[in-house]
Amino acid sequence: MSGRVTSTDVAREAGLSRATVSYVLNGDTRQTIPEATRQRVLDAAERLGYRPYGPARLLRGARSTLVLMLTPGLQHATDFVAAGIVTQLGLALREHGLHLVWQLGTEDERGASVDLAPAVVLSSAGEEEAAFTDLRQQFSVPVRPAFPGLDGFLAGAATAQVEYLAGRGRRVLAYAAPSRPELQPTSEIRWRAIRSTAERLGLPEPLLLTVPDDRAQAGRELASLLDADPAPDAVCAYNDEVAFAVLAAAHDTGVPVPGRIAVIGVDNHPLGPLAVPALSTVESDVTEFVAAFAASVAGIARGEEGAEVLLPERAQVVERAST
Amino acid sequence: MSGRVTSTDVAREAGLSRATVSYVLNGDTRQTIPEATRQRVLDAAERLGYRPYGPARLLRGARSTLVLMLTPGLQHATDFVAAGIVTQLGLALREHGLHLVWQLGTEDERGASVDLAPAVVLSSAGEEEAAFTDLRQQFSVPVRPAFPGLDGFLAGAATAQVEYLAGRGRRVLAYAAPSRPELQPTSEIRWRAIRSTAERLGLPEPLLLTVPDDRAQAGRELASLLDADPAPDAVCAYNDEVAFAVLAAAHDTGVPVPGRIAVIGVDNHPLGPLAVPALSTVESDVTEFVAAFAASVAGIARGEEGAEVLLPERAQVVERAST
DNA sequence: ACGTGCCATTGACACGTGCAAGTAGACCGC
DNA sequence: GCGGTCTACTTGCACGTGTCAATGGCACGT
Repeated sequence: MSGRVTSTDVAREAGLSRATVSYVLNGDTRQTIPEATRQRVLDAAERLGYRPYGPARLLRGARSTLVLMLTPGLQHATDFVAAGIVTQLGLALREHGLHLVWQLGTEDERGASVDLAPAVVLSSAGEEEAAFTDLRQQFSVPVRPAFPGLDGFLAGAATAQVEYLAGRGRRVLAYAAPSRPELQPTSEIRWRAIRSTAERLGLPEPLLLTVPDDRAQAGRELASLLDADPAPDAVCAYNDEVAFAVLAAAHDTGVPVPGRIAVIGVDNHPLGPLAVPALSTVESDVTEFVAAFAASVAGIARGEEGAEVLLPERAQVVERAST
Repeated sequence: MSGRVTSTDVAREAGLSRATVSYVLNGDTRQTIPEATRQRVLDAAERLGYRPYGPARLLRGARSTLVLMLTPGLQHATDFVAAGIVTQLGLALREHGLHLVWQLGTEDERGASVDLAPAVVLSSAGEEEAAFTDLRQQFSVPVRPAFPGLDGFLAGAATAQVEYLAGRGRRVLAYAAPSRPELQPTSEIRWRAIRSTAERLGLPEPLLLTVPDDRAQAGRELASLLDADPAPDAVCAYNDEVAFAVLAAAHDTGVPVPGRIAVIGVDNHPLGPLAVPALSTVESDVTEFVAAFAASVAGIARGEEGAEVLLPERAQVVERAST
């Protein structure tokens, strides 16, 4: 490379050795450096616009400040809850002097990680043990799940939905599942939590409604669901997007909400308050988790074991007009 | 570090020199290597699980494959259109052997970039010239705008809204602006485009409606807007989220859509089809842009100048029930 | 027998950094 | 006057990699 300013340049400019420059710039307390010399170095560095070259630093053995987050199958634009968590985590990690880097991961994570040399890798693929160990040996760097305790997190929201609806006197529940196949695994978790909570509370077996993408079709399916005996009086949706579809179907077919059925979603989507009627939902406070998780990751980056931190299972209901 | 497998280890394992190992692993065509030796190296590397150490490579002068995207003020969860573009760009760059890394940027971009040593930096702060040159000297790496031609892109959508509504016979337009202060600059661009297009088409001066967060309040403001003389018969919203707010306000106050006013948004939000009534919107096809931009960035990463590529100005209307 | 050309392989350097170990001079106590 | 301590530096190594230039062996033509 042509134009890189190195610490040798700074040393020459200041009329000192490279070691002295390094000591000053890194604030080494074990050395005694007179203020005059210190200023000479600082001035020279400033004048030349010196920036230490990361790769050389790492090569020398410095610990990387990078945390690499890999979320295969999760597009940035898609899951705004995950995106929110990642955003918050990035801020929290910065407090610990770490830098979160979110890579759009498909299969070829190797390439980036070679250049990145991160201190820690957080992978959402880590849930399945096979892919997990595969990653471990690919990186020779600590690999941890990106969303620890995700199953409990997902189930907790569904549990909160059912408990809330039961508390409001609803008895016959339906679960509105998404049709997209890639969501099937997480939907399955919600569905199980809804059934077991219903059973625990002594409610009849919940019904299942897979909501198609087509709006008119969704209306027909909702109508036929309401013909069941006993007819459902409440719908727990997989998330707020599915809940929007249910609300649209109800509106189109003239089903009063919450008069005939109550509808509740999950995630507290920003558009929820603007639905017709305004959508009740369920939300988990992740600020505590994010702070603890960031601290744990920082520990791992320093070579420690890192406490196990899990996403919250408890979820709060945000009550609006649809229930 | 203790456990790192280096090419020296591989060489020892294979009973060859490090140079030979390097030639084999990098597929250097200028060397003649007998198949037997080649296999010996490959086997040894495989057996030891060798992965080249990126920082050392970079130090030696290799070009980084990383493209760093900095979007201060843009949270991952917030702007799903930008997120979609970034997602697509990441995929496209991979075709060129580059890896896009999206950093949640606030002010402290330095830290990460030191560790990252990217080949190119794409910054959305680049629009203002001051911050731009500041970044340039911070990185000593090519810095380019993350969303080139953004102003034209934003204005184009607004122009398409007005042209479409005029074509459908609407004459008195209102612009629904967001209330969030950080959106004011971009909103201003849309607003200007709407007024100038209306003027060009011979429509009366459009009205301005700043949509408050509170739903009831929004209803009142819409009602009073409709009292104007001449009364508006169409609303161009800043984006689909604002359009949702307008639809909610119209529904709450009993204003028929599209009977009395037509409503059109921007962005083709995934929930748009589920609005009441389904939301018409405007969408720009960015696939062509993304492909060209990725190629340009790849050129810059190779040290070339890089062709100037701009976001599309043309936008297509997605017609639904609200117009 | 000997230069010539080819093949397979290797020794050595450079990249920029952090830091351990060394050194030259000044000052001090006896 | 001499060993010892302190200050203010510098010399030099190591990190892991890619690659130039050199080397030694072998076959071939004369």
